[in-house]
Amino acid sequence: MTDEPRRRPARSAPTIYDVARVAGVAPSTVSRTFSRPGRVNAETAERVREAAARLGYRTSPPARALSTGRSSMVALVIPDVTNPVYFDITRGAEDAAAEAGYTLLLADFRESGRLEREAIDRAVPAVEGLVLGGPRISDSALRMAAKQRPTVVLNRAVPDIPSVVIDNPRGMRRIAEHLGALGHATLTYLAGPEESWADGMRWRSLREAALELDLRVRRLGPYPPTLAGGLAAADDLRRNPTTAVVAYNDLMAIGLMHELQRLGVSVPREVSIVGFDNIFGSDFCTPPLTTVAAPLRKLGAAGVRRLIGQLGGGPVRTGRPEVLPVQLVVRGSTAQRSRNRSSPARGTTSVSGSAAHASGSTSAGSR
Amino acid sequence: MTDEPRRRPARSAPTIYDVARVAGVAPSTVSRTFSRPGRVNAETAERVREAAARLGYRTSPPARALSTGRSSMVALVIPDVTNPVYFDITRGAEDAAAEAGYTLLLADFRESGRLEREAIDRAVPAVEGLVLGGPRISDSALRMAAKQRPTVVLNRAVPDIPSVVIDNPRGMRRIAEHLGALGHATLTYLAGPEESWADGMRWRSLREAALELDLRVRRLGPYPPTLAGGLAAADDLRRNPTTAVVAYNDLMAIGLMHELQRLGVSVPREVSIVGFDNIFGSDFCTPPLTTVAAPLRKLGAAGVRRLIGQLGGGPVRTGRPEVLPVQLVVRGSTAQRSRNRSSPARGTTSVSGSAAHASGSTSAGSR
DNA sequence: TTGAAAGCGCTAACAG
DNA sequence: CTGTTAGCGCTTTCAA
Repeated sequence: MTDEPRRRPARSAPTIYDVARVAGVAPSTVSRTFSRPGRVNAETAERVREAAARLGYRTSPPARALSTGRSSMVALVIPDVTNPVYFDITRGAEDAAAEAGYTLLLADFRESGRLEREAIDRAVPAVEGLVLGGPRISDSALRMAAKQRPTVVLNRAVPDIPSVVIDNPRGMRRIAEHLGALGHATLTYLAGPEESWADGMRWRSLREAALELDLRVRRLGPYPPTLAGGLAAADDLRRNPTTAVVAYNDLMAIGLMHELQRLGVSVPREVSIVGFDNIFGSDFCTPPLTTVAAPLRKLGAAGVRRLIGQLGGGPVRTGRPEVLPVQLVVRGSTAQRSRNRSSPARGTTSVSGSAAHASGSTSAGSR
Repeated sequence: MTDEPRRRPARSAPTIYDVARVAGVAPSTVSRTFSRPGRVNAETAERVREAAARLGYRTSPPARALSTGRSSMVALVIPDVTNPVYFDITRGAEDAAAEAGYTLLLADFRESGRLEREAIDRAVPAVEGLVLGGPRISDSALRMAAKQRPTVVLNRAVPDIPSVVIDNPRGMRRIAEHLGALGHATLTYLAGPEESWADGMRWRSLREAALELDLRVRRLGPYPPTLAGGLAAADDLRRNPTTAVVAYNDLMAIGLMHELQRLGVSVPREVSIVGFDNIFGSDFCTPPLTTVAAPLRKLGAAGVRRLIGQLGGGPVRTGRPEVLPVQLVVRGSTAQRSRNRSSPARGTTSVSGSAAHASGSTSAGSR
């Protein structure tokens, strides 16, 4: 009949002291048994372990953290959990963290710099280090964070802070080569958000590659890096037609592709479209999207591994960023440039492309 | 020239004591200022806050957790971060947690029951409560977990454990009505994994709805709940043709749709296909998928809110699960049943459907 | 190899 | 309203 508001869970979990009592040893011995086995007699350890098992003892992370200063947690701070680009990054980070015995704290800041700063602030005291995947805040704000806790940045090169990026230049180079080989002489780049480091990088890389390959490039945008962004670009594009479009990312590419088709423009017959990232869905949109496969999972994993390496006293390689290789995936959204470049004869059903589907089907169901 | 291995971060963070000294008050006053403002003189509080700000004081979560038993963290345990169904659930959970001042611990168990149990075990001591989204473990294993920490289950009704589910029966009912209205007399259900509570629920609901509506139903499977699963189902389906297929989820529906089309079967002309969940991508596959929109974001949020409510001493409503409403989204993958039911005349270009596209375009770019 | 004792930073009771 | 005093559960010296 006790109806007092129980503040702590009814029967609080067994502690090191309970185990010690049952095993007939000192608490410190129990502690040692778990934190540094080898420093304790084998038989004693066995007794302790038994007692612990019988009582269902679990070491308390906060207590350990308080006493050692190590919480065994790292935070992953990303712009948007629902953005497919970050799915795989999250997964990779999770994998790497679990593998190293760390727990992952997830913070999502909804593309807002203010929220990002808040998220970092809240995470900092709770974790040993941070992985910032796609930060939207300034370099100096980043450095502030990095001063508080070991930090690794993804998708962006920041001087003085360890970072991991994908090989944007090579990706763009491959795209330019591919499009060039298909006979496209002018490439239109659909720009993503201006605060995005990757956008600047991709645009510059494309321009350079085009220069070397003797192609012309043009830039439209910026647009939001979403389906809607691509959709919005369709209009601008119709006013300034091209035969080849390189979008900042897959989301935009897919949005554009669908809007163009809705407007009666055939892809890839009239316009070839290339994306970037190889996100979920890029293989089953119609036509399947030619894109650059970024090793997103590896990116997340590399970030966390690097961070945990530092925590363990490893080197803090703050020089040039670690670069992960990319790969061009040719699917159905790109094709040989057609003769009649602008204002193409709509309704003409000269379906040339079997190639359009040949490669697309292979990846279907790969997930 | 000190090269001793620094164990703690060089200059350890300021504590409550530092603030107390600077502000000229007792440590407990500092504590009170932050944990229960109002119980402290306004001016004193101001002095404390100033001192804290000047020193850059941050309260230490582990210390607080140790002393209060409350870590302000909840865990979200899901089968697969890279499964689109869980993106939105995760986002919703994140939102709700942040809103309540809680931090979200993310654990992903890669569809493995063993890993799920491990993930739970690791999370339990660190958090105040658990949200299990789509558990694969047995009811009894679930109850074990729930005994250790307040637990809320998503996507599954478990007796004695608070749970939140979506309205599967209504969803299936809507699908049956829709398909029935289009003239389909027999519906084929593509089953998902047998361990999935939702699969059983959906199949039963479809059967009941069909019964009431005087339609016939048939069940094929089980298949993996993935693109590949749907792809695999295509073969079986060709051996036993129907005009209408209801898949366990969108992923399977999309996989099936694409494989069917690759095999030369026209969707929706020859076969109508319906999915479930309304995941990212279901609006831009071809044709856009008719599906049941599950309020995934709300589901995640509801789970966390409910959990946090309990933590705060709220009621533990363990009776019947909280049910979230669903909505049928009609897009291009379903159409009027064509006259020539089986072995349809391929190559015939009697495109009937303008309806097939009318609704599909509206949702394009909605993300 | 083990035990005893002193904290980690914070909160919560109890006096004043 | 504020100061004092015990701990929370664990790790870590320091002796034994």
